[in-house]
Amino acid sequence: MSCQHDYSVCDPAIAQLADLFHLLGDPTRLRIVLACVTAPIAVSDIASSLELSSSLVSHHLRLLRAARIVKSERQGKQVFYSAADAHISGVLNDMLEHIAEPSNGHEA
Amino acid sequence: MSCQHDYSVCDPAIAQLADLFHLLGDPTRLRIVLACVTAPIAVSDIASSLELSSSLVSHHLRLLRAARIVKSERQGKQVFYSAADAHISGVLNDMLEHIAEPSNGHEA
DNA sequence: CTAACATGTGAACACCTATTCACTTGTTAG
DNA sequence: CTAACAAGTGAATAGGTGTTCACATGTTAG
Repeated sequence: MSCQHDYSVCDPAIAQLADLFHLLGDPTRLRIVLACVTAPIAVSDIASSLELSSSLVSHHLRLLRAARIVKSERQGKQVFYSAADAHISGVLNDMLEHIAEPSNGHEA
Repeated sequence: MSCQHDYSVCDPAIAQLADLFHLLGDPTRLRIVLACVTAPIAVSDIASSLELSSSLVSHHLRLLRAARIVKSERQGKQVFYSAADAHISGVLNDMLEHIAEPSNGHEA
């Protein structure tokens, strides 16, 4: 049940939507998401792979997990993070296509 | 040619990707985009519809147009803005689905 | 030309946030 | 138990940014 019609999203939904985009809007955080979207990966592996401090990665991961963009799973000392669901990778792909096609004329 | 594999996007692409998400990450700007995505709409109509100042709408519209999220078309005194391409609405839809489904287990 | 309207723009301010540092919590091994 | 490693957290700071205000630009009508 949407509020009125397709894109007339109600205010709380807009706030939530904006929050999700906002989280993906930081380059460092986006890199972390991209590192998680392929396969589950530990915090320390993200940090070393992206050349970031573990502290910084944890801070971002907390926000991403709170917004349910990523999910966590403990295995011994390490905690593995992965993309929460398929919508995330879908959004990422659509945006990459948008970048790839500067000015196309095959809409409709 | 991507840099390595699917989600190992090269750095300039990440910056561009993050920039797009960042623009959608502000609630006011997101509302403006949503107002444009349905049909072309004039700046003053966006402003009155969303109860914002024309100045503020113009500021946001400039950023959105620079990132090619929206495109502009002049008609007399007014300038009509609309979504740049189908990828934008696609991203919006995917994110809305992500919000709609809190915790689904039907992936793969 | 001038007047009125629509849009664009620059500067300033208040607010937010990404990052770092120091530290704590939790887990495994001995 | 302690030691070592992985992850999480709180505070503080530097930089970024959304908003407003005043003004400039552009367009149409007379």
